Amino acid sequence: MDKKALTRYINHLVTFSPEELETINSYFHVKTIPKGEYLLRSGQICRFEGYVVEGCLKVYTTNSKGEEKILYFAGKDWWVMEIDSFLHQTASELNIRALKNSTLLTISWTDKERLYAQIPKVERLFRIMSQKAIAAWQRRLIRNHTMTAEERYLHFIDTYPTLSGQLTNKHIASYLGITQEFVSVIRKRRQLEKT
Amino acid sequence: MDKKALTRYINHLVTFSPEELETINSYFHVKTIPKGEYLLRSGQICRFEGYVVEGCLKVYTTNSKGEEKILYFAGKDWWVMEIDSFLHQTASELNIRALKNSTLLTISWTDKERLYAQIPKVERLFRIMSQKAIAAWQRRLIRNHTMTAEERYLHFIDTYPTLSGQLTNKHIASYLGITQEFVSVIRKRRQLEKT
DNA sequence: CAATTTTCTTGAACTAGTTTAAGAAATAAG
DNA sequence: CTTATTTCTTAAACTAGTTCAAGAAAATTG
Repeated sequence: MDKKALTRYINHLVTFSPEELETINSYFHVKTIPKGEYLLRSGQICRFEGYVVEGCLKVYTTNSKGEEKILYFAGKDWWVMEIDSFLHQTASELNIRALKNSTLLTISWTDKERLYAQIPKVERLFRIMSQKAIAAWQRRLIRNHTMTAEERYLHFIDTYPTLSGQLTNKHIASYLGITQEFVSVIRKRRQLEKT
Repeated sequence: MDKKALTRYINHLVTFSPEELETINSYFHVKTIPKGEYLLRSGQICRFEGYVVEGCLKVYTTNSKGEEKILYFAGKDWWVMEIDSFLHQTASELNIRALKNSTLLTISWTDKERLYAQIPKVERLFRIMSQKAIAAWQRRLIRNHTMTAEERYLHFIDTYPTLSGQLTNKHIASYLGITQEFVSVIRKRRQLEKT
């Protein structure tokens, strides 16, 4: 298992020396997780942060009726964790589960603190990553407040064609905050418009 | 104008020496902004990041019909900026406007880069702040997908009693992604339930 | 404090999206 | 390949929240 994708990802945001990259890589461990298995269950403490090399996972809440609401999908080159639980090392509110056989590069909370201490520039890396993430979450919230369900559906499949091709409509519906049935209606509507 | 609140805020997250705090403070400049005035208009580049000492501002989008959708309020001890525009120094999609006479401590983009270079531990500070912010945006998104308008309204006024007391129902409605009229219905409903 | 503007409330008509149900299609499992 | 399970589609009934309109209350302005 090579860590080229991770190295490329990191070096794209902050420039590190080959030695530094080597050190960073050494803290990450390969973890494979078969389709359907949990990476984290609500109630557990999220002790790792993971970079997705291959596969796809869902991060979601479950309500009292057992219905899932998907917060986000982590496909290739995404980071996955329960950030609140990881940051404070407290019980997770969310579940993380593999939608396909997946390969991650994970770093534990303690190792990450060590890495920050050893190479302070890693703070910069994660500061930049986090600020980009904030901007993305804000844009998503704005889309939820300004676009109809149909517009959000089209935006999603247009923006993430590869990812959305691997997902069921049920998953996409859950992510968009609408019902599976309504996704069917939208798809039907689109199909008729094309004629 | 003293910078005690900012110092307290910063030192609560990451410990700095008095000299470091002095240096950090020296990069921030006082800016007062009267009620109703813009701090930033969409299309402009967000060249500063601000810490709210006193007052309240709204960060919002405007659609083609001139309707506002409020992304967030920045009250006392909040940070305010258009993060995407600030980060990449590109045109802002959002507007920022004072809801009351406000006092900010602002730092320019260039000074912030200087500060990161001069005191690398500041990267850690903003890394931690940003990660907490991600968790907060995620929780807000989950609330939007799992709670009714009434539940979100009650959650908001319970969670931010001081802030919400300073806002009009119209503002709260815009923030929650519902109509002003429906807020009235919710309030009426609550009032009847109390009897 | 009088005039003007904005916000708040109320109600009736409406609609985007949900719920329920049931059959068809696709996937997964033995 | 057959059976079981999950997903997808369709349609009808429903509802949470919107839209429109108009008057009352509150806040702002001169």
